[in-house]
Amino acid sequence: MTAVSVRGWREVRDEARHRIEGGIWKPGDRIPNEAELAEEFGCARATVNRALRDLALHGFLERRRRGGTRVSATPVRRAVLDIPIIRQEVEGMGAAHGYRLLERKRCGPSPRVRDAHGLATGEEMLRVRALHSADGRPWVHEDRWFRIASVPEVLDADFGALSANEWLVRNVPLVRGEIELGAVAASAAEAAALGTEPGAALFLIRRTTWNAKGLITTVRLTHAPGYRMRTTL
Amino acid sequence: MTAVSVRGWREVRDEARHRIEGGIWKPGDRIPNEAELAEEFGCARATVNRALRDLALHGFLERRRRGGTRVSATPVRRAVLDIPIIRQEVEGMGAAHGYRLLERKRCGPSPRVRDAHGLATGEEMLRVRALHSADGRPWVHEDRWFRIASVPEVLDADFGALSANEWLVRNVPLVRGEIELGAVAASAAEAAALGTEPGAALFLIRRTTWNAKGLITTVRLTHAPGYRMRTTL
DNA sequence: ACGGGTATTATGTATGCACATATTCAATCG
DNA sequence: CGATTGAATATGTGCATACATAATACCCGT
Repeated sequence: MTAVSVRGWREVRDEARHRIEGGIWKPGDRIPNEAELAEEFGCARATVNRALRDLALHGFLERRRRGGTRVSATPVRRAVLDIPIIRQEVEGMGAAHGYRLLERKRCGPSPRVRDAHGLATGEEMLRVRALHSADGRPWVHEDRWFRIASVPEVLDADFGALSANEWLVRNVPLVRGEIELGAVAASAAEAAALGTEPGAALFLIRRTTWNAKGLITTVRLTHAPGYRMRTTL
Repeated sequence: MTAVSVRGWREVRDEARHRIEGGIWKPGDRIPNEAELAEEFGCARATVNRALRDLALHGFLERRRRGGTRVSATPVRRAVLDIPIIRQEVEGMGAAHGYRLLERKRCGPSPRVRDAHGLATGEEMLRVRALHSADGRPWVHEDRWFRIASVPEVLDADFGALSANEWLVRNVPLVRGEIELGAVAASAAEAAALGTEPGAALFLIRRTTWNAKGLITTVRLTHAPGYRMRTTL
C-alpha cells in the first residue's frame, strides 16, 4: 500500500471512513492494527488511535484489545445528538423566542409523576406549565414538576419571565440526569396551548434530574406537530 | 488546593464533574487552565485535556482557545445516544425477534418521498414494508424505499427472511447518512400492522443514506405506542 | 487429552515535549 | 482616535516512548 502522508488525526479518520464507505474495509472485516496504519500513514500510533477511537465512538468500528479493530457489522449504532435548549434553538433559526407562563401552583404529584419516581402522595411539589413560541407560533409546551424538598428555593421564583429551565441552570447544580424521547398524544391542555387537536402526535422529550437527596425536577416537553430532531452520521 | 493524586483521565473527568455538580465550579465560571489542573492533580496536561475534552463533548464544559474553559451555562446540550438496531434491541431485552415481510414492490416514489429527495416521478424504486416483533408482539413497522438506480442489486434480494437493514449492511457501504427523530400519527397500514388505531402517536425514526450517485435508501421506522428512547447524562 | 499457567498481541492510557492555532489584550503608528 | 500589528495565553494536536490491560494462543505437566 502506498504510504499516504496525512496531516492530523482528522485526516486519518476521514481516510478510514472512506475505506469503510468505499467497501475497501467491509463490515465484519478486521482492519490493520494501529501500528501498521501509523506506518502507512506516516504518523504516530497515538494519532491513529485518536482517529479510530472517534470512529468507534460513532459506531463505525468495534475495537477490542488483542482482538483488533473491525468494521461494525451494524454501521449505525451511536449518534451524538444535540439536545436543544429551547431558547437557543428558536433564536438559532432566526426567530424570536417567546415565553408565556400558563400555570404555577403548589400541589401534590400527579399519579403518573408519583409512580414514576416513587414519591409519597403527600409530597409537596411545584408545577409549572409554560409555552415557548417562535415568532409567535406555538413551539413547545413545557410541563415541569419540582420537588420542593429538594429545591425549596424554587418557591421564590415566579417564572413569569424567566423560563424554569434557565432558573434551574443558574441555581441548581446538576447531579444526575436522564433524557427520554418518545411520542405522545396531545392532552387537552397541550392541544389548547399548541393550537392543535387533542390526540395529535407530539414529539416528547422528558428530562429528569436528581441530586443526592433524590428527584429534583422532571419536565415533559411536547413539540408542536411536525417537529423533527436531526443528526448526521 | 491540596494536590490530589488521580489515576487516569476518567478520575480527572469525574473529579471535574463533581466540582460542577457540587457547585464548586458554577455555570458560566471559568475553571483553572489545563496546566494548573495538571499540577493540582499530579498528572500530565494531556490527561487533563482528555478529561475536559470528554466533558465538553457531553456538553458540560465549553472550551475556547485562549478563552479558557467554562462551565456550560446550559448544562445539557449534547448526548451520545444509541440508535438501536432493531434485532439487537429486541434480543437485548431477552425477547425473540420476529420479522415478517408485508409488501415488496417496484413502483415510483410516493409524492412525499419524491419531494423530500428531489426525485423524478418516473424514478424506479423498490418499496419494502415489514414488521418486526418482540416475542410475537408488534414492535416496529418498517417502510423502506430503495432507489434502484443506486443499488440495482437490491432487486435480487427478496427480503422474505432477511431484513432490509441487514441486507444493506452486508451489501452497501454507507456513504452519508442522516437520522431524524419525531412523532407521527399512525397511517392505516401502520395501525393495522402494529395493532393500534389510525392516528395513534408513534415514535418515528427516519434514516436516509446517500452515496456519490445520490439517494440510496430511506426508511421510516415507526414504533408501537409507548416506545421510549433513553439516554443518561 | 485436559486444564491451567504463560507468552503474545493489540488496544488503552500516561508522560513530556514541541509546535500549531485561535483569541484576547495592548502597544504602536498613521 | 482608530486601525493594525504583535505579544501573550490557553487550548489543540502531534510524536516517541513506556507501561497497563484484556483477550487469545500456545505450551507443558500431569
